[in-house]
Amino acid sequence: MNLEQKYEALLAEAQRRQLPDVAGIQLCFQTLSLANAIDRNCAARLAPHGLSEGRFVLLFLLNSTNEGLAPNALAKQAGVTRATVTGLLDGLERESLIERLADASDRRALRIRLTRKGKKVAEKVFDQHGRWISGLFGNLSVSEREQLAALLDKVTGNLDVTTEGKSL
Amino acid sequence: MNLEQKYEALLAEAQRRQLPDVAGIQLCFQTLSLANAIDRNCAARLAPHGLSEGRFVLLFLLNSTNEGLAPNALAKQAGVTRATVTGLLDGLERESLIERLADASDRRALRIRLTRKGKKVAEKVFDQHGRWISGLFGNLSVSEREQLAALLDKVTGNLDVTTEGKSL
DNA sequence: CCCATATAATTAGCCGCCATACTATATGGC
DNA sequence: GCCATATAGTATGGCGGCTAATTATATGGG
Repeated sequence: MNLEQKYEALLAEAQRRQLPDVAGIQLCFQTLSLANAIDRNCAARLAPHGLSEGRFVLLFLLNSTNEGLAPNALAKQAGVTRATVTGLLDGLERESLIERLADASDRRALRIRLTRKGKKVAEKVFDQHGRWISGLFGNLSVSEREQLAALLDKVTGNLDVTTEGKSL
Repeated sequence: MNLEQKYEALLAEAQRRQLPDVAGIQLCFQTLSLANAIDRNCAARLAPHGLSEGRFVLLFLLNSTNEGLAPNALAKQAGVTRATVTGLLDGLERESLIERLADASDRRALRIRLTRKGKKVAEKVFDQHGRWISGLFGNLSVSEREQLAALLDKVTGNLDVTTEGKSL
């Protein structure tokens, strides 16, 4: 089953208290544990390249345009705040993976562009990463995938919409 | 489908590049998006009580013992480092939910105990939280749950064990 | 008995995320 | 043309996680 430590403890307590639907709780913890494990795994794979998941997303967003993007646009596409983008760009700039260029037509704005090194790293990591992620769910059959997708969707519907909206 | 912004972007790029098994990648992102949504939802529910998920776990661990626990033990059971526990305890102490007591037999050690307020909050939040979590997966039938659990397990097996070990 | 080593908690410093507040610049209405 | 308002990027400070270093105390071997 492989739950994280904290969830084992929470689950045991839920059982002790005879909460309704302990099985559902367990399933929730299983889902969260899997996602956390994937995230940790992902972070460990990116770290050797000087990347975090956040930095990686920016790098790849930049890699898919030729003329560069404004921090503004990066924030929107990455689903984080502009302030967070500033921090991530600081890191990427320190590693010489991106450069901040002044925007010719708007003196408030910047254009972020990959350096040659940045492009190289982006290509390399994107490929490697894609193969890794594919592998994660690669041993599921087509029907298993459909099942899983449908089940996850069904659960997603139960979430509180008010908080979900924040991610947009 | 409801993927997070960043995953939409990554997925589009994966398609553009015709990576193998885009469907698997999509499934991965769906899983991660669901987990993140649950986490955000959880955080939003705990925040009004002055709690984060980390603080909540400690609170509940403390609530299930009468004599209190050492930070040491809390770290092990919560699956985080002692340093992190120190920080979480600082927050809980600021909110007067716990108190740090000297250990009689070992002058290096502490015994962390819930205050009356802490006990009250713990009980209240634990109940509320349990019901919420149950609800999340509550609309799945028994066979759907079994399916989901089996599928998640199957995916978990694909993860890199070396990095997973960190959580223990 | 003393000293090396282990352990308990904390501190300091880094990262990534957030919200909020600030500065500089655009832009639209009058 | 000017001023209110909006927008771009950043600074600040908080949170929670980490590692590594520090300080205090136990403990075991010689």
